[in-house]
Amino acid sequence: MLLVNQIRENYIGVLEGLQKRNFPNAETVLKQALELDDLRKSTQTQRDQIQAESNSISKQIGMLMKEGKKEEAEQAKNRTAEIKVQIKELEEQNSTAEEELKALLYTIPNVPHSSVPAGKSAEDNEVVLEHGTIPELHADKQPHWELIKKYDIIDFDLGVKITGAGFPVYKGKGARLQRALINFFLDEALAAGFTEVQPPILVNEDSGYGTGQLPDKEGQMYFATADNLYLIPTAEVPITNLYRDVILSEEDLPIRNVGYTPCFRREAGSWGAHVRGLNRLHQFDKVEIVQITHPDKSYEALESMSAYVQSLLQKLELPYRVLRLCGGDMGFTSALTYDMEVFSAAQERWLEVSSVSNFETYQTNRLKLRFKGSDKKTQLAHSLNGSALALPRIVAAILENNQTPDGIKMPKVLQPYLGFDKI
RNA sequence: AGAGGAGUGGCAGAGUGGUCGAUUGCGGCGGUCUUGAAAACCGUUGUACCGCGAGGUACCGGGGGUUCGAAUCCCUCCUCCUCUGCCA
Repeated sequence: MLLVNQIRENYIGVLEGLQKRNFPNAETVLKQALELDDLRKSTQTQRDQIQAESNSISKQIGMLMKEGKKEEAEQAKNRTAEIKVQIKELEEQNSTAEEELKALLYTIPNVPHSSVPAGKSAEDNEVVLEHGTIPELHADKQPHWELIKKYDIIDFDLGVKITGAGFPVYKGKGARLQRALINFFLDEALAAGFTEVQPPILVNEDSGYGTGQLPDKEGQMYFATADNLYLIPTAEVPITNLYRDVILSEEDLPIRNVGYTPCFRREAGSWGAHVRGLNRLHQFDKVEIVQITHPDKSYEALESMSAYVQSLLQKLELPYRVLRLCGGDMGFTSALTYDMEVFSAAQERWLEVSSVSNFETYQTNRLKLRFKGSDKKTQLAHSLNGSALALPRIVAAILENNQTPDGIKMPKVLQPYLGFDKI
């Protein structure tokens, strides 16, 4: 969430940023936040003063009791009765103001970076670059949802039987392709200097709030009611929360982690014509990279993460493009997001396979993720993450783009992992 | 899952109702001494909020309560340890 001081000190900048996102009633909301903060401060000042008085009376009573002056002590007690009532009242006002402020701040999205284009929807995203050539396929080309049946490598019906729609079963070479991609992505990340972590895939409520899935996207996560745990929608949640309530030292930065996890998304109400087959699932696999950086270095880190993700796509020989998301299409918590899309030659459309974002202090403020610099001051770090990569659409693109009448060719880099070169 | 025990500052570990943000040791930082280092000695050593400042308030696993006053008493939740049970 935004810092109140950020709103106070850079009111115009924050306001303009929110307008770039088409955030409704930005001005009203920001003013309300400042008012609630003022109320929070003034009630705390009063409360603290009265509390100080109460504390000193209590000390006096202690002294009097020790000296055996019981009557005087009793008198002093009478005075505290009144104070107690006042403290309780002020305390309530203070905590109400604080809670309302927090609730309000939760509803305000991050302020976009200056380079983020204005815009309302995906159509206004800026194409930063395109890479690779779109393959010319034979006349009988098929979309991946036909190919997986033809070669019997991914079975949606079987998934329906044991779980439900959107939970495919990978079989034979399909399963091996999944495993090869996961290992390839992890090995590449290790070579690029990331540290591998294997986090839990169920998280508690605090973690959900820490990275911003709660309260914003509550309905999108599966929830284990008996234990109050959420199934993670992305490894970003557990990996970033590793550093919740942590004060790092400056030399620990940057922290660069990579993790593979399955991801679970309810995707309530988001099914439509373009989400057949692997395009949208309730459970899918993803390798995620997460960085915690010094505030001065986060955009540098973002560029390097973008370059890293592109290197994966290049090695997989997939044609891709990079988008800079516009204000209206960007995620709630992000300040700048690059989407990587691969071209799916049978569907003849671009598929998002990665999203690389800088959250600046939006997450770290919630997480209380700080670092202590050489000046011994603690300040919020910046957090970033990106998919590197999400499997299903990569699989879709590999299957579709590499199909031939004699089978589906596997990218060279995967062959050592696969143990075969063709499906 | 049941029974018992325990959770205190970076770590170890005192403190069982009042002057305790908390004895002490280790570690860290600064200094004295030294050519330098070690040792010794001296000093210092958390976080957040409020306040222009002096300073104040809060925090002893989390939350709630009793009391003029809680690290200390009560309730509740969480976590860890031991034993029993179950189990990959």
